[in-house]
Amino acid sequence: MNRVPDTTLPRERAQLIVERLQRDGRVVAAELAAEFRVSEDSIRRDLRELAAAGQCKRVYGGALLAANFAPLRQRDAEHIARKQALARAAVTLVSPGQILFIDAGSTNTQIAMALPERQDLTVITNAPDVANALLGRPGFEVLLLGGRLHHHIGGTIGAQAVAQARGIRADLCFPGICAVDVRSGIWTFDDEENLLKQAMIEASGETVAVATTEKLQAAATHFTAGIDAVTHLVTEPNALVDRYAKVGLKIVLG
Amino acid sequence: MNRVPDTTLPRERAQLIVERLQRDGRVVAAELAAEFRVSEDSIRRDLRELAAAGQCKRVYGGALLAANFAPLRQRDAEHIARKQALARAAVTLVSPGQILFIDAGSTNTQIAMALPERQDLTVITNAPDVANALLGRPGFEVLLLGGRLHHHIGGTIGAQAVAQARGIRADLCFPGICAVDVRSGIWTFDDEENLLKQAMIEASGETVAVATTEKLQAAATHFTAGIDAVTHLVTEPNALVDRYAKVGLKIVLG
DNA sequence: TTTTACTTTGCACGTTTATGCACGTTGTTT
DNA sequence: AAACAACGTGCATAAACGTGCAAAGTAAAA
Repeated sequence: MNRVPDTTLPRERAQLIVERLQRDGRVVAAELAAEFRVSEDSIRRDLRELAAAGQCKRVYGGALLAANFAPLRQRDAEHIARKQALARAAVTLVSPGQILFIDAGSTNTQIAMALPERQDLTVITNAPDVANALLGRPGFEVLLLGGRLHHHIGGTIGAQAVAQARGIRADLCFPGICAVDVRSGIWTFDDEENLLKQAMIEASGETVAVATTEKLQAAATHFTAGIDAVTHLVTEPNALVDRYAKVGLKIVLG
Repeated sequence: MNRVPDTTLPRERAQLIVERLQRDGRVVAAELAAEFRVSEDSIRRDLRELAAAGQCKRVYGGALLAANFAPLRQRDAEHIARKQALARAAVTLVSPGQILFIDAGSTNTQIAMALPERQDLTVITNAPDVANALLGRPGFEVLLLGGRLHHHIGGTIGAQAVAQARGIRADLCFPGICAVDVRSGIWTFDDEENLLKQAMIEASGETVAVATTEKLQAAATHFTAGIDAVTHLVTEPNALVDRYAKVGLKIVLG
């Protein structure tokens, strides 16, 4: 659990609440009161202000992250924790000064949040969510891929974005993973999304597949890249990873 | 904890406060007063000066690290109610089916939030915040302008974004307003930001200036557009708008 | 050295902000 | 319906704040 200064300034407290909100997607008034050592009344006042500012949505017992600020679909709190664990593992593959492609997707948004500050990283992304996660944090250069924003995907796709991506050389690529198979590789659902992922992967030295267990045996409609194009697999401890290790992938468990 | 000399020069003290600020992200007035052995009044004076110089943000009880490192997020929380009122007034100018340029800025994010759903609107923006405000809401087509993301502005700027904007025709433009003057028109602080605003305005049929009262008599460094390029002015009821009406602007009060 | 102009400081006073508590209301659970 | 937790509001208190002012300190001019 994060340390809290013994004397917390009122406005500082509000700021910390926002951070927790962005991290967990939810806050409980009673917990915050205990943590900051103030009455629940004060916490409620803070939440009221934040809600008025559109930063959160008040609910009975606490508050939830506002839909406008919420990364894609943060519905399931349990999945969030799993994705955060994967993200923490994934960012260990990143070295200072590197150039990264980060595709749209809720897992990748968590990766962006988990990236270390002040390491001179350059992030190229098609997702406003990822951009927002890095906005204002020190030590990041962010490049946004332009184009039509696809609602379901949560990022831009299309010729514009693909052309822009082709003009870049990156060290690492984190494509959003719909499905992975040991033999056939990475698959995607949407055609245009697929083209952008392919461009990203081709423009990168190494490709990291970050996938929860259920993505590992899943299937999708469009072929994105062969398994030989993937250099690392980041997944959960309970996954069957031996077969992936055998075909040359470096395994990282979150 | 760092030792402090028994006699500290005033300017030296300010410097040390900045260092603590950069290290901890926050300072408490009472702590500083004890440490430097001066009254809290003096500390407050220091903090006032530092805040005026943009080095920190004053809060009740002390100060927090300047908006340089946490730019848009904090500005978002300021004057929210006023900006929301302006936004509600601004969106009355929008008709179904229109194509809109929405520039980066905390007021414009509120405008995006206030836009009516299911009206087949197309929004072109350089701000991830604006994109996020519209993501997932029905009846919006969103186009993101690609390029390097500028932290302080909260949106992309540069040749990439300008070129993309030039290839579009829009009905309405909401440029982020730094300063407006009755005779000389719209002014902006950053050079590259300015170029993008100009491209947006030129690519639009009508231009709407949305500005709080204090922006109306303010000044900035770069000339963006003459007052004749502005078709509407959305501002607050207590503003002196007669002179703007006289030069042909349609006035909307929030 | 003395004089003068300027800066820095602490204090008094009135104002604003933050907080906790009491009390009545609303929402949730059983 | 009853029981309970969370909520909003009004209120009193204390801390922090801004301002004006006079004293103390400092630096350059006389």
